[in-house]
Amino acid sequence: MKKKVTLKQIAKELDVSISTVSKSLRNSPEIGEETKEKVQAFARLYNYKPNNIALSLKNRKTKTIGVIIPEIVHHFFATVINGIEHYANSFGYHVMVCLSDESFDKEVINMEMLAGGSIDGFIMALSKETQQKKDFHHITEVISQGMPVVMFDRVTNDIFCDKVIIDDKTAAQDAVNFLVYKGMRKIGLLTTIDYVSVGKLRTDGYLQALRYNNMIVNEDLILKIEDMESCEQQIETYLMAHPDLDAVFAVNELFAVTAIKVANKMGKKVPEDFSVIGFTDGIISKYSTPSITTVSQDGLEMGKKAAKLLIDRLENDEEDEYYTTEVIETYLVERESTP
Amino acid sequence: MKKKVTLKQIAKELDVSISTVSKSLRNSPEIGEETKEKVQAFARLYNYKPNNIALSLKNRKTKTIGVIIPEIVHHFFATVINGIEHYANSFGYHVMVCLSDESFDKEVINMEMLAGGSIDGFIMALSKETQQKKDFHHITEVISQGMPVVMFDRVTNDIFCDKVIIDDKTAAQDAVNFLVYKGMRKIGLLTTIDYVSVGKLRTDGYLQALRYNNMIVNEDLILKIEDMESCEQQIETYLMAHPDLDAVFAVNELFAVTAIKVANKMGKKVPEDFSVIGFTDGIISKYSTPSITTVSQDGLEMGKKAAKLLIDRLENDEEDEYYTTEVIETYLVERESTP
DNA sequence: CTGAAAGCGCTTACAG
DNA sequence: CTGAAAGCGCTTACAG
Repeated sequence: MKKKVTLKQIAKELDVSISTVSKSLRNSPEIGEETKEKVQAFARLYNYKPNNIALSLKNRKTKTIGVIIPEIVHHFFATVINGIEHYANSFGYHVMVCLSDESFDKEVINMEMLAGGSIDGFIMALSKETQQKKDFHHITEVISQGMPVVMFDRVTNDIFCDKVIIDDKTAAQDAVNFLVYKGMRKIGLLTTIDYVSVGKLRTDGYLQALRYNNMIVNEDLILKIEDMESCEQQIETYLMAHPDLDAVFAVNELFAVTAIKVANKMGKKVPEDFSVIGFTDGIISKYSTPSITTVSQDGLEMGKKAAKLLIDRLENDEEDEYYTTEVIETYLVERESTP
Repeated sequence: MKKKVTLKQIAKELDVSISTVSKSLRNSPEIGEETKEKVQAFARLYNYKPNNIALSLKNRKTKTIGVIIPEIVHHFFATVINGIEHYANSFGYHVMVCLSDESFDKEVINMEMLAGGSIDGFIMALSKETQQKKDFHHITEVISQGMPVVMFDRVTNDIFCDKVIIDDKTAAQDAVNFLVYKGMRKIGLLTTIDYVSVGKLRTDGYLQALRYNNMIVNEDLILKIEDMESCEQQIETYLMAHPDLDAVFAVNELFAVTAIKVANKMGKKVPEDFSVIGFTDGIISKYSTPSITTVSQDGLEMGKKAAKLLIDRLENDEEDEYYTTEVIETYLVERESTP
């Protein structure tokens, strides 16, 4: 086992000072050609690589980004990380991933751990619990220490920082308008509990679209699903109670695919008897039979934009007090679950 | 903006030495009660947190694990990361994620970057290209520097290190045996190119099962799909060419769901006319209609085991030359795509 | 052209 | 009981 070689060892071996070795390897004009070549050859031979940790300590920057998300076994979040990783990597940054599991406490602990010098800045999506508690002290804390934070998807107005979002409300509105345009009159909504910011916004979009089209809003047609486990059960009860529904708009893939499954079970054919539109263009929508018409939500782009905002801020020392909110375009991906 | 406070600042403020502050905060018996309390109170007030980077440099360990995988927008790999992250976190370790995008060069670059002191050890699955080239110098290099590596899923016999795998061959065999048991006589195989280790093993299992059941092996019934993009096209041509096929065994979810889609298009009913078994119990198999019978592959468990092997090795200084290969149990999840 | 010194933020063996 | 010193691995302003 040949341990990693350090400047000190090279210096000793070559009988020069550490400074000389360091400068030679950075090709400083201060050092004589001959010495430089000798040192460089030796370093190459021993495969010298500077120690990142020492550099981080010296430069007071780690060139790594901390990412905190609610879960990773989730197509959208995985896609966002993919975008972050690729952008970050091309700028020499690394990515540290922490999962909050939708828990406030885990989110706080993870932030504090990472904020202890391990990273230069954060990219994050809030956990459900955090959105519910509306307690953002951990984020304010980190920002006040001068560490930039970029929020995406699940954001809050209570924090001033860069953000990357989609226009959830308009996207939902467009989806519902599309159903209306296709002749649907009775349109239901499968959504989450209100404290999930995006769920709330998508619900607002649904309501707005109905009003815009002069359709009656019937609160009974809005199903708020809290527990993912019993989602099929709840959707079944709901569809039974509203047999004359023409279509549903679901705020995520899971609700959409489950709605189709339940409809099938009840003998309704999709899209002939019943239409479904989902949200987030993931793997389920694509491979489901019938495949699902859905609102695209470009996670890759969101990840890249978030990484760009963060890195731009990190590389510009001037403290810019103006924060940006990037809105990523969405569009409807028409597939088989709508006529 | 209140910058993070350091020992030095506290020392100055309180007019004691840095050593005294450090010892007080670590509650050393060396220091007088009064001083300790004073320092601790002050530290609490200013929310002092030790700098991770400085600690890493001092202790020569970063308490972070480097994970290198081919892609992250992939249910199985995301699940493995999930397992790693949770186990690692409970032992105070962080996780750095790098993507190789199935590219040899990216895998090498990422390893070298991370090996430069950023992490204590690696958990990795080989990229396709690396498996094809059979060039593992970057891994040998890192191991010879004393940095432990744990490989999972896509491993190689050419490297001595801890490994976490499933018994791909036996699992495939079991799946095919199940089809035979259900009365299928003509069973096809949808697999990948041979250099992908797991694809090869699953192919071997398929062949073994046929032989075991005294069934004729027809090479024409084995479709090796290289390009994911044209996968539907290829499967269609294949199924057209073999209209009398009773079933196919697919080595991944994507091939399985696509086979069902194509079969449907050709007017075959699944599972009445045609059965499908997939590999990897992911989201597609679960939500597809019909849902897909599949070989489970417990990514969460694999991730946890891999993290355990790595952390055990990191925490035990004694250089253990005995490497473990953990084989995770698989089983068949029966669903709707088989009778 | 080369090297000693200071410093990034911390810990710890040792001296007083 | 407290503190100066050395050291983790590096860089760089400064002296010679």
